[in-house]
Amino acid sequence: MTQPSEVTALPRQQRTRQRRDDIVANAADIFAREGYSKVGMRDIADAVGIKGASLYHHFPSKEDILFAICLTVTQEPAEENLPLLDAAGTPTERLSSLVRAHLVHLNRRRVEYIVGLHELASLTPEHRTVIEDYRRQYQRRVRDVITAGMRSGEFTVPDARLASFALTDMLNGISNWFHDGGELSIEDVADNYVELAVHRILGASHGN
Amino acid sequence: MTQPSEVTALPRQQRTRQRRDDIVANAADIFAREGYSKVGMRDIADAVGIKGASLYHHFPSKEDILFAICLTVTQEPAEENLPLLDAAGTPTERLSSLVRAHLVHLNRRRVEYIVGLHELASLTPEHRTVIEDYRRQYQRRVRDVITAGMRSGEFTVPDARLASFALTDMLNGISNWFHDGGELSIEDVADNYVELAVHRILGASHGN
DNA sequence: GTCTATACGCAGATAGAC
DNA sequence: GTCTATCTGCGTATAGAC
Repeated sequence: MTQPSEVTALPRQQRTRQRRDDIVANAADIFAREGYSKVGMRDIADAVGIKGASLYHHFPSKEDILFAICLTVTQEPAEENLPLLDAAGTPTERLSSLVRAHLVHLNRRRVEYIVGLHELASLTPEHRTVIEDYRRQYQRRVRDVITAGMRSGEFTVPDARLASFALTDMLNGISNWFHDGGELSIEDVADNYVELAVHRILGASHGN
Repeated sequence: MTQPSEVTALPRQQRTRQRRDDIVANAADIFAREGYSKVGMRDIADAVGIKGASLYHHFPSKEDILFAICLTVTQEPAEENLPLLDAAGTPTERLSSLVRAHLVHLNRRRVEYIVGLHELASLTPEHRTVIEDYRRQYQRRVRDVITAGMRSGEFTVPDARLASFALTDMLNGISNWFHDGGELSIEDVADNYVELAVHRILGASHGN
């Protein structure tokens, strides 16, 4: 009882998704270089290899493309990285995992981070709220694990809230100066930043 | 032999400067809230209390207003804060002074920092180069004082360049979440960040 | 799903009087 | 130095054929 309509339905959707992803990826690239407002729909279409009007089959507006980019740097880390904070291990171990995962993701989606961190003002108020909620959630969980580490005596820091801001600002700032292909790999930077952030700022001993 | 043309010349220039500063200050405010591209010349003019066309007596273009804003968050810190690194004292003392001065300036020009850190892409290539040169200069001097502290044995850090990025990203990130009138004053945050950045990240003992 | 052709509103900028 | 009036082009978005 195979149903032809079903077996072909999935591949067809996947093809559409790929074109969608292709648009988002190309748009992120150009937005990061030129800035959202300077880039026209025709520029994005050119990069993808279609005409401007065809974009509207995939996205209702230019702003929705930007929204999709912003989601990949807020929703994705929230869903993929935050579970690491619920895993087994000490706060030191769990936060170190999060830092590493965050930097791997940031490197994989580097241009998206640049856009997502700089073009928030171009979102509609509704979309901006969604993005800011994801960011607040992430920030909150980082702060919570720092607080947990303070209670367990692993971390010694004057103010958990300030420390959580210092940490996330350090991490996200990397998108502005790191480039693949330099002396250091992203894993090198991650090693360094785990040392600076978790051990030095928070005061975790290397035994934890 | 008083010369009327001269005694009135300076006040007249000052009045013009004040109107100029007024435009820049109002523009920074609106740009920070709404985003550079969404704000029209008429919006800026409304806030100042003049008509749109009158702005062009003071600035040749909207982009030049943005450039002026970006200069206040790059040129001003470079000229006002960097001399602190040439003063007497240990690297620990000099870098601590810089951090405090930086945060006081960031608080005084908070909306300008938000704009200057997010709207770089809207500058002409020529203007962007100027701004980026100031930022590179600042970054370089921070890195140099860290290197000096490593040589003197005060600082123990794996990589001076990475540490300098971590430091400046931490500091500038504050503009995104700090608001005057909260629990902590900017001086409280400065105390906290000197501890986190200079003493913990860089490893300076409190005796230095 | 992509195309050609086009609508159309808005925002930056100018002209020239006062 | 500020005004009124206006231009002009650009860029998002739509209509409708293929």
